[in-house]
Parts: sequence; structure tokens; C-alpha cells
Amino acid sequence: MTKTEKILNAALQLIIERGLERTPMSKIADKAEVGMGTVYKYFKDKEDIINAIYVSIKEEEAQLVFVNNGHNPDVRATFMNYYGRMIDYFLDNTLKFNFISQYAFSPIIKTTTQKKAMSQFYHFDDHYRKGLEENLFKDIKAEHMTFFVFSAIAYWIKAANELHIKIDETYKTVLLQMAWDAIKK
Amino acid sequence: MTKTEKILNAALQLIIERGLERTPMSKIADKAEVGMGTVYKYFKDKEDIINAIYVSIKEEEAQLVFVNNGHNPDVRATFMNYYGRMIDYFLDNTLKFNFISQYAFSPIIKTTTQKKAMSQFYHFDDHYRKGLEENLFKDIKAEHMTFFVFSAIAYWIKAANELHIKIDETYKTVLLQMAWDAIKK
DNA sequence: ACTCATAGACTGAATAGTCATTCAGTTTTT
DNA sequence: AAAAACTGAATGACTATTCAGTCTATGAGT
Repeated sequence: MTKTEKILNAALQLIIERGLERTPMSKIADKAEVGMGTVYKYFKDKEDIINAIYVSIKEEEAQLVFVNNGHNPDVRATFMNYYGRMIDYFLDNTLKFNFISQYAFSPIIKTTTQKKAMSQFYHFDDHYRKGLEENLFKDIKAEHMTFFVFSAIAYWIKAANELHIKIDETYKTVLLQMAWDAIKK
Repeated sequence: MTKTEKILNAALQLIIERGLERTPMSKIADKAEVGMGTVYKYFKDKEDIINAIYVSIKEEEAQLVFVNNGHNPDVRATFMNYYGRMIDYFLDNTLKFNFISQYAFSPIIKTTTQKKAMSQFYHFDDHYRKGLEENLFKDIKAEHMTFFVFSAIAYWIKAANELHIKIDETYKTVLLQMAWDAIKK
């Protein structure tokens, strides 16, 4: 694991567990087993770390969601694949999921960061357009559809975490069906 | 406006515009036109203010959503009323909406605060149960339905804000229909 | 109606502490 | 041996919180 990764991991864990205000840079350095100076070698400042974490998670997520992409011509099947994998990713990476949920709306995340993160998901636009062409979807904007489904999944998992409900395959299927019914014409 | 309200308003505005780390208590006091000591008379500390803002918004939201409640026996019509008013509330109160979006997932919000906020929305449970009895809904947990619809609306508005899209009545109807289709059996 | 004593509300400068950031020096790599 | 990576104590700012003192509202006594 590179020092950069060590720092990002340490910061992620501390920030989620204790909150941003209560995680000084020194704690991040300690947990990453790295000197303070090293942190500042790789990152401009604290906010830079937050933004880097955000992008790295979104990149990892995209990588997983779009693996083996582009072979299935069926719009519904593709939908289930994409979002099924997204659910899996977030269920397997609770810390990262919490981070995204918390900072997606925060002013700490710069516009450029948000754009960079979003750009990973351009496949969604293709998928959406295809669905529109086949007259499968309601008449809404692509971004809105993406947001809608992501948010549904996000809060779903959040609720499950809080209520200590286990999301099994059956439940996952219901969730995916709900999302599909929502956008389906 | 009471001092408490002045302080909450000032804090809300500063925190959303500048971020929590960048809003010292002194700035909150200044903006509220109040001495530092007064802030600490009404609130234990900074986190206490955040929690108080959270609850106050949720109370205001609930009040609006459930106004004239309980007269309509039609489950779908009730659904549209509730969530239609919720959309209106958030469209009319961007600052408050942003605050809730940002802190709903934050560890700063205490469990007791979250519970207190949630308890305002018990009408949703009744509504949900009624829908289940009439065999209108998919077989999911009440909390999940509530979360699902709220989140859909939240991110929808967030997306609209970011993409500078105006949400008019037609678009609002589509959003409500999506949410309904999602939970409908 | 008018003191004025008292409680409570209010103030903001001072305190006490925290923490982001730097940099002179050390270690490792090339 | 030169460059690059690394270290962490020291610096310099900043800010949450306190508290000694001031102001204001209340109402009992005249």
C-alpha cells in the first residue's frame, strides 16, 4: 500500500468514526504511520484529503459497477446489473458508503471534484438514452434518473444500517424492482 | 424573533454557506446580534446548535406536511398530498433543505436527535399500514418506504439545484408519480 | 405612579487549548 | 554523493468556552 493510500484510508476511517472536526491531521498521520510532513507532501491541506477520498471512492465504485460493461443489449438487464453491483459495493464497503453519503452534499467537496467523480459514470447516460429510444422510461432528465436511483439505494442502505436490518438477495431484488418501476414508463 | 431563533437562523445560514469548520461561534454570535455568552446560555456547545437546528427544521417540515391531516381516506391522494407538500417545503427553503441533506448522515447528529426528528413523522406509518391493508404496496418495511420516497425527493431537488433546473408543477407531478410507482405493488 | 432591590439576561474580553502547517534536519533511494 | 522522501517538534493562528461585570425586567413596598 502506498503512503498516499495509507493516508487516505486512515483519514477515511477517522473522519467517519469521529467526525471531521474531531480528527486532527496529527491523528491522520499517526494512524497512517507516517510523519506530518509526508501528509503535506502528498496533499495540499485537509480539504484536499477529503476531496481525494471522494474521488477515489467514486472511481472504485465506477470500476466495479461497469465491469464487463457494454455487452448486454437488454436495457432492463443492464439496469439490474449496474445497480445490483452498486448495492453490493456499498454493502461491502460501509465506511466508504457513509463517507459518500455525508460529503456528497457538503461545501467541502469542490465543483471540480464533483465533476471528476461524476464523469466516471457516463455509461449511465448511454444506458438512459437507449432506454428512452426504446420508449421504456418516463420523460425525465438523465441526471435526475441517475440521482433518483442512487439516492434510493443510498438511503435504503442507510435505513438498513440504522435499523439493523440485513439486506439479503430477496430484499435486494425488491429494491431494484422499486427503482425500475419508478423510472419505467 | 427570540434570541434562540436568531442564533439558530444565523448558525444555519453560516454553516451552509461557509461550512461548519469555517464558522466560529463568534461569527454566529455576531450574525445573531448577540453576545457570545448568550449563545452559551441557550446552547451547551456548537454541536448542540447543530442538533437543535436539525430538530427545528424537521418539526417545521412535519407541521407543514401533515397540515389538515387525516380526512382523506384515499391512500394515493394522501400520498400525493404529503409528499407534494414536502417538495414545496424544500423548494421554498433551500437553506434548510441543504442543511438536512448534509447532516442527516453526519455523526454530529445524535441518536436521540434523530429519534426526536423521526417521531414527528409517525403519520407516515399509519399511511403505510393503510396502504398495505388495501394491498396497494410492495412488501417492504414502513421505514424503508419512508426513506425511499424522502431520499428520492431530496436528491431530485439537489440535482435540480445543481443543474439549475426549475422544478415546475408538471415536473413535480412526474416526480411524485415515480415515487408512487416505486412503492406500488 | 414611582422607587429600587433582586433575579435573570446579557455581554465580550480574556483564557486555555487545539490544531493546521512549516521546515531544519535525518534517512532512504538513486 | 546527490536527490528525494521522510520526520515530528516548533510555530503561529485560530477559536471554543468561561466568567466577572453590566444591563434589564420584574414586582414589592411606598
